Amino acid sequence: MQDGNALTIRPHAYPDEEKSSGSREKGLNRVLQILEFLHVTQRAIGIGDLAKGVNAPRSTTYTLVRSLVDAGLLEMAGDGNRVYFGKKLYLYGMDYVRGNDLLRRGRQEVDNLSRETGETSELCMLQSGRYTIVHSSPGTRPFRISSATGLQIPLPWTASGRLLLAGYERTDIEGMVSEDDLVLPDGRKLRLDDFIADIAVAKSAGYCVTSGLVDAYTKCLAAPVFSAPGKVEATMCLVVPIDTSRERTDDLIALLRERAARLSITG
Amino acid sequence: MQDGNALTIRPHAYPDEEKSSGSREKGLNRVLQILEFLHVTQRAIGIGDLAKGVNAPRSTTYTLVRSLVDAGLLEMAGDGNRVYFGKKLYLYGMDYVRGNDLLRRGRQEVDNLSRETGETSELCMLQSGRYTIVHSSPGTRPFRISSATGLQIPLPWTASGRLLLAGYERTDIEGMVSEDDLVLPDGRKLRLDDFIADIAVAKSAGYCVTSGLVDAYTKCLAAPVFSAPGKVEATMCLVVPIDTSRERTDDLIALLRERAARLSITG
DNA sequence: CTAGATTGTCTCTTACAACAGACGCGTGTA
DNA sequence: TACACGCGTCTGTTGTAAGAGACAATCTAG
Repeated sequence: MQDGNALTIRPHAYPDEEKSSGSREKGLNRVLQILEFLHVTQRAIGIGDLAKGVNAPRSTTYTLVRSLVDAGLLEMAGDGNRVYFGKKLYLYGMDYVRGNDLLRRGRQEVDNLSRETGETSELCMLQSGRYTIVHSSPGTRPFRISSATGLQIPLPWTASGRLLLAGYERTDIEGMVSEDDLVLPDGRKLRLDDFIADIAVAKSAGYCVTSGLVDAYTKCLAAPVFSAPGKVEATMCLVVPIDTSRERTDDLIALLRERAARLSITG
Repeated sequence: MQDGNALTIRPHAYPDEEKSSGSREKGLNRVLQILEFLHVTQRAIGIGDLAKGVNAPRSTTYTLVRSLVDAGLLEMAGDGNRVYFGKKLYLYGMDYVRGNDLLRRGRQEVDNLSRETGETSELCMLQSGRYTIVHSSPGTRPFRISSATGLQIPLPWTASGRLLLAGYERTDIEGMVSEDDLVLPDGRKLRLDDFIADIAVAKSAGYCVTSGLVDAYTKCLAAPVFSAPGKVEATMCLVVPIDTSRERTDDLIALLRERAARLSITG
């Protein structure tokens, strides 16, 4: 575990909740933490470590993991005493895709877009108040920008974040954005008011571009996907080198907006 | 709900367990039943109906659903008071795919195969003792054979089932196959001994063909995917019209076996 | 309008699940 | 050999979550 000691789960990441691991935790919550922990570790893990990771008693963890393995939500990994996600979760995930037109078509469009442009393309959504990359397609550049699907990134770091929050009130936004979220990876601190202003601009422009926010070498182009007039359900975005020419950037934005509009439910 | 009244969940489908809905059920089990119920219904459902469906108290169901929705495993469906699978399950499912070479490559191969042959192609696995279609690709025939991903079908009804059980002892097989499973859709009853004999034949042949088992119009060609020498981890199969010529069938089997072998880990 | 069904919330009780901790086992290492 | 460590299982105890049921609000029908 080279990177793995700071991986403590904050159960819901909402500002109000406290507990995290008060003495006697409900089994279901423990399970939710286990799943989330596996999601961030992205690899099979021993049950003992898992117990440590979610800060749960060993005995409890064994019991829960057994249940989950029996149910097929988790599977014992090849070498024997490690667990990871199981087939059942895959099947449920496919059910979700099947029942969700937007996601199904969005994945398609993202794949098309990255194939046509050669750039990394992503479909992003709000996931319980956090920005989430729901699907991404790598593009053909030699140095592909790594951004794992399901990764959760602070909203203010992204162009998509500015679009996704378009419909929300200031108070809602304050609830979703912590102080930490306003600190960019390079250490710069964003002012909340500036961020909210960005959101308004992005909303009226119908797209958003950010340069060098997440890292110094890329800029991020995003366009909104609407589920109803005014309601931003998702965004499509392109991650391009920061020195992409003005002209090409404009072309890409136009293309992106067209595709995002095609995805939108113009009810 | 045209088809939906016999949808009572048998929690694990193992022959030994009894309970199902003894007085005070553990919350986690209820959750597992809820997920499974949603999986078989394949649509959003009201919480009241959900409680009925899994035979759980209404109050409990409300509490659990709330937890699951907060966690993102479930989502309230568009119209307001229905629930279905949520984004989190999709993300976990993608994690599973990412961590599972066989599945990732298998999906690819299946898609290729159905594109090349025009026939419906599937990747199948054992899922806690039951036959499961893990991925399927429709093919180009006018009347596509419907077979939802994640569908669980009795092992004896399928060619894949005969291959998947290749490594198992008679007692194991008896544990996985109920009396009901031996009754084919058309009413014919298979003898367990015949089924076990089929398995042995399939094992030594390295492929399996069944005609008119699930329905009268198709035959099913299957080839094993090995995770270790002798250990069948999955099968690839093709569902073709029952009147497919002997010659073409042989060609398809050869192709299928080649692709399945390519998937196998020849450790 | 009333009668019945359904939905979402709340309260109180008690059966039981989460937990602490002990146990035996295999493994490494000093 | 002895010691330390991690694994997996199995107890007994007790805090608490599952459940029964009451409640108001909202539909639907007749």
